Amino acid sequence: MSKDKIIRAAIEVFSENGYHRASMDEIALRAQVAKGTLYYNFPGKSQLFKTIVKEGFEDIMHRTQADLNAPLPIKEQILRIIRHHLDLFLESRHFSHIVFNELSNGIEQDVLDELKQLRRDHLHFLASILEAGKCEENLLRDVDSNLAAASIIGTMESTCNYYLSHPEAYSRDELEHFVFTIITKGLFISID
Amino acid sequence: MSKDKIIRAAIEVFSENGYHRASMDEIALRAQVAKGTLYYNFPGKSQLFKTIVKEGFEDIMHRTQADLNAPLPIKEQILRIIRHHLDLFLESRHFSHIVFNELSNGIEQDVLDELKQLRRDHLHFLASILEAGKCEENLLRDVDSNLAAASIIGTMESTCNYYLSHPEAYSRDELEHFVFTIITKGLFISID
DNA sequence: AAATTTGTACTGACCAGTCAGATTAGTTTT
DNA sequence: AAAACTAATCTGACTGGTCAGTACAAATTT
Repeated sequence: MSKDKIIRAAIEVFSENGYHRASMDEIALRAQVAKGTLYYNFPGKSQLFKTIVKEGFEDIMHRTQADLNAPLPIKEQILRIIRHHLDLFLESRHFSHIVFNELSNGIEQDVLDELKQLRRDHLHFLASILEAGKCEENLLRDVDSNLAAASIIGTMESTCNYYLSHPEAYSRDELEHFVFTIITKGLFISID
Repeated sequence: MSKDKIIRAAIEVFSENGYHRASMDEIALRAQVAKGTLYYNFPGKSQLFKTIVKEGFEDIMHRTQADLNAPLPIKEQILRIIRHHLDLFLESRHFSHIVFNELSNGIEQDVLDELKQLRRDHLHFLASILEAGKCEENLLRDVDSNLAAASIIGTMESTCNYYLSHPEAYSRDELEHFVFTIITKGLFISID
């Protein structure tokens, strides 16, 4: 079965080039498979892309979920969410940029809608963890959990980009610590 | 001079389509100008794109700077930074997505480098405001200002996207208030 | 008269998607 | 066990379309 080879190659090529610049020829070449095989296994470029994004989201959600099964204080839960997501962002920067950001124009509307839904699902996954924590402990500020989740994702993405273009400036642990601090405690010193 | 017409049209077309899907023919059409005029005024597509991104950054930086000239408490400064940037993100979502995110592959390396530099400059602009605030008031946590600036940008982008796809859920003021709260105070209730 | 703009037509490159035929693997017949 | 058959899988040359960039003679603007 060539499907796996194709997916592996497609992840590479989409990650390196983004959706539009990734060509089916390049993916076929990289997968050591004829172009026709791509179209035998997937109806088209955008469906192939969707498959990959879907797997990306499922992977990060499963990895995170698996680590949160035991009952943990919300503080520790947030730390682990950050840790797992930083893993993804740092290990495969381009891939995760695509997964989280690239809802590229020029994809058929129905596939685009599915991609948007996947993003929403992931956001709600994080939001529901926060929401649960809000009920069980009196530690979380009463803000909208979806916005809070969006803000966590945005912070991670943006700081990872900076981190990756200044590799000498910080360690991975410092980055993790920074993200945790800024997300949980904010910029201001607590003594108001 | 057709330059202005071209730039206005190019902003529209790039914003609607992103870099790759924006075509020079479409830009010419929209600017009511012959294609040749595009190439008379700009050496090529990527230089035109660069010009626009540059103006976008300059615009937001000038608008923000102008509003911070009077000496203001850092709290107010951060609020205004957020306000101006939300203006940009909300008024021209796609344009700002391009300006802040699209460092598209498939642009000549030298132009790409210039774009990256523009992003860095903008980040340092925000970071230096935070840095100055850190010295003058004892209100800001001692974290790296560049990471802090990156985190502000990331939070704004991510929450704006969510906001824009759920237009009924919040008002613009609520969004602004949320971003300010999350950035300055974080998720946790201050009483540790 | 110099700079700018127009319009049209053209080139060369790239690329998503197609398709008729080749190959492989699995099954049935002899 | 070999031969014949079948369906799934794979191949790669080819098609049609798009688009950046060019050419240039004529018109318009400054």
